[in-house]
Amino acid sequence: MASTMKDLAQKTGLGLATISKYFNGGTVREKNRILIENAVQELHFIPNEVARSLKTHRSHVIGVIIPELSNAFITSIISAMEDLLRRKNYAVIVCDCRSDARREKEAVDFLLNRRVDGLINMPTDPTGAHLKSALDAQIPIVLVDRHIPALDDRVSTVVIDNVRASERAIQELLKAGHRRIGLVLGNPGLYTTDCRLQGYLNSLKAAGIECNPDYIRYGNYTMDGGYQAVQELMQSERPITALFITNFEMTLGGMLALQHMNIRVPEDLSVIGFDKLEMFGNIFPHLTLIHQPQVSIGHECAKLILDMLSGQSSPRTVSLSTQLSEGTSVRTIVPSD
Amino acid sequence: MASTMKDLAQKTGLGLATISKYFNGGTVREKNRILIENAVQELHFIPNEVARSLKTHRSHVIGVIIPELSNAFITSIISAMEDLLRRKNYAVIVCDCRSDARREKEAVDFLLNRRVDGLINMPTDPTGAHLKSALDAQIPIVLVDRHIPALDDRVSTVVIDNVRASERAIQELLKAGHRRIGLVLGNPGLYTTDCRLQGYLNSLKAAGIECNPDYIRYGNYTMDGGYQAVQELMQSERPITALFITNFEMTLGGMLALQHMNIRVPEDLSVIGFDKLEMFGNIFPHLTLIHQPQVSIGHECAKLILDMLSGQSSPRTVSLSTQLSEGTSVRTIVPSD
DNA sequence: TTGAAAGCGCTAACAC
DNA sequence: GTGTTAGCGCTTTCAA
Repeated sequence: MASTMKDLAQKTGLGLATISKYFNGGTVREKNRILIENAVQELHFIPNEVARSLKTHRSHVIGVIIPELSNAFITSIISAMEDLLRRKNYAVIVCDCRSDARREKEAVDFLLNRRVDGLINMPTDPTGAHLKSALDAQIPIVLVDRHIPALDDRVSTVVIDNVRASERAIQELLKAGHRRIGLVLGNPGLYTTDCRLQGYLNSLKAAGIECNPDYIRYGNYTMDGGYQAVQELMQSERPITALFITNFEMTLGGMLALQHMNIRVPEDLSVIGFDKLEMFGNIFPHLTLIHQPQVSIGHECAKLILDMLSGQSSPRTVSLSTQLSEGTSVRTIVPSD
Repeated sequence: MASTMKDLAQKTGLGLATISKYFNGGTVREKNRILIENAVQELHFIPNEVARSLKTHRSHVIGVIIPELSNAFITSIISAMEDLLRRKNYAVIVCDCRSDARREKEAVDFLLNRRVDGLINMPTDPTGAHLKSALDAQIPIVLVDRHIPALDDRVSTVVIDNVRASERAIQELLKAGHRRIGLVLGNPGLYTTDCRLQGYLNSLKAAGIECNPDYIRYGNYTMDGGYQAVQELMQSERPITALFITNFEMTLGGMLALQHMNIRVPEDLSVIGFDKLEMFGNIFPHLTLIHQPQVSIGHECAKLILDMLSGQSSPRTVSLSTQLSEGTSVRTIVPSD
C-alpha cells in the first residue's frame, strides 16, 4: 500500500494540514520543510490525485473524443494539446469513437462519469446532440476542426480558415492560367468538405468561370479514395490541367495514382496538395500545398479549455489561418479556353 | 453541482447501501429498482467514479506511455487496446514521451500520482530504469514491441516474432534466386532493429551466403530515412537484386525512391515491405510484405493487463506471429553469382 | 505558521 | 433486502 499524508504526519510529528499546505505551495517553516522532504523520500510518498480530486471537485483530466486515432492529422493535434495540458498537470483521456455517433455519445457519458474537467471533441455527430449531457454538466467544451453553429454560444471552437485556404489554392492555379481545375474533396456533408468546396466555387465564380461538376470528386479523405478520384479525373476526354486535393491522405493517394499513370507534375498536370505532416517528413518536396498548423491547433484547444476552466472566459470561436507553401508543382500555362 | 447517491437516497427514501448495491449489480426489490431508476432520471445522476476509486483503490485507468503518437503503427495498436479496455470500463491516459527517456520517466510518475491501475509501455529507455517507481508501486506493467530481458520476471511483454519474420522474408527472396539482398533497418540499437537484422543474418548464413555490409542501411524507421536508404543502396555499382524494408514508413519512402529512380518492381528489383496499415488502405496492392497483427497486439496488451489486474496471473511474454502476405513484387531469377 | 476536525461521494462490513 | 456507519486520502475552515 502506498503511503499517505497521514503517514507523513506521523513520521514528522506534524499535523495533516501542514503537510497538505507544503504540497500546495503554502509557507512552511524551514525545518519542517526538510522534515517533510525526508519523510517523502523514505516513505516513497506520492500524493494521491484521486483523493485530491474528490475533495476539490477537479479531476485535472480532460476528455478528448475523436473520430479516429489512426489519422496523422488528428494525432499531431492531440500530441500538441496533450503536451501543453500535461505541463499544466492535466491528464488526457482519449476516446476513439470510430466515426460512429453512438460510440461518440457513449464516450461523452463515459468521460462525464470519470468527472473530466473539460471536453475537447472533433465531432462525428454534426448536430452536436451527443454533447447534451456535457452541456448539462456545465463543463467547458472545445470543438476542433468542425463547427456546429447551433452550439456557438455554449462551446468554444477551433477551426482553420477552410474557405479561405481553398480560395487561395484555386486563385494560385487560376493565376497560372489554369481554367480546368479538378477538386478532390473528403466526405460529402462534412464541415471541412463543404467549406473547401465553397472556397473552390468562390474563386471560380470570381474569375467568371463556370464550375464543371465532372471536375469534382469525393475521395472520403482516404488514400484509396484519393487514388481513385485522381485516376477517374484523369481519364476524362478533356482532362483537367490543374488539381487541388484537400487533405493529406488523398494527396498521397493522388500522387501515387499520377505516378502510376505516368502523368508528370507539373509538366502534364499542376497540383496543389494539402497538409505537411511531421511523420511523413519531406515526402513531396516539390509539391505546392496548403499547410494547416496542427501544433497551433492543438495548443489553441488546450489554451481555450484552460482559459474556460480558470477565469470563466466565455465561449469563442478561433479560426487559425493556413499557409500556402510554394513548391514547383504549379506550372504557368496559356489558358486553352 | 451534480447529484449524489445521498440525493438519490433522500429522494427514494431508501438507504445509501441499497442505492450503492443497485449500481454494483446487487439484488434490489423490484419496486425499489423502479424508484431508483426514476430518481436517477430526474436528478440526472451519474455515479462519481472518482469517489468510487478512492474507496476501492481502483482508478479503472490504465496509463499508456509511447515514444510517439504520430506513428500509424502505434496508433493502430492503441486504438485496439483502448477499444477493448473501454468496454471493460477502463479509461486510457496516453502519454507521448517523444522518444525522450526523461519525459518517459516523468510520464511514469505523472501516471502513478494519478493512481493508474496498470501501465502499458512501448519503452524508449532500453534499460527499463524509468519503470522503477511503477515496479515499487506493484502495479501490473505490460511492455509492447520491445523486450527488456532484465524485467522478464516482473512485467509482461507483447512482441512479434521479429527474428522469424525477417528470416522468413529473406528465405522468400533466396528461394526466388536472389543472392544480393539489401536490408533497410530502423534505428540502430533498437530491439526490433536488432531482431530483424538477426533474422536477415540467420537466413543468409543458413544459405551459405556471406553478408555484405554495404547492403545494409539504417533508415531510422522514417519515410525520409527509407527514401534515402533505398536511393543509396541502388547507386552502388553492383546493386542488389532484392530488398527487404523493415517498417511501413520506410517502405513507403523506399517505394517512392524507386519510382523516382525509374526502377521497376519487380522487373528491376524484387521488394518485400513491412506492415499493412488500415489508414493507408491498399497502397501497394502488389507488394509482398510482412504483416504485423496490430489489432491482436493491442488486444493482447489489454488482455494481459486485465488478467494481471484480476487473477494474479504472473508476468509472461507473448510473441505474436507475423504473416507473409504474398504479392507480385518478388521475381524469380537465375542467381548471377 | 500550525493542528484538529469536518467532509468530498462512495463502498462494504455489519446488524437488522 | 435494507439501513447504519466507518472510512478511503485529501483539502480547508477555524481556532490556537
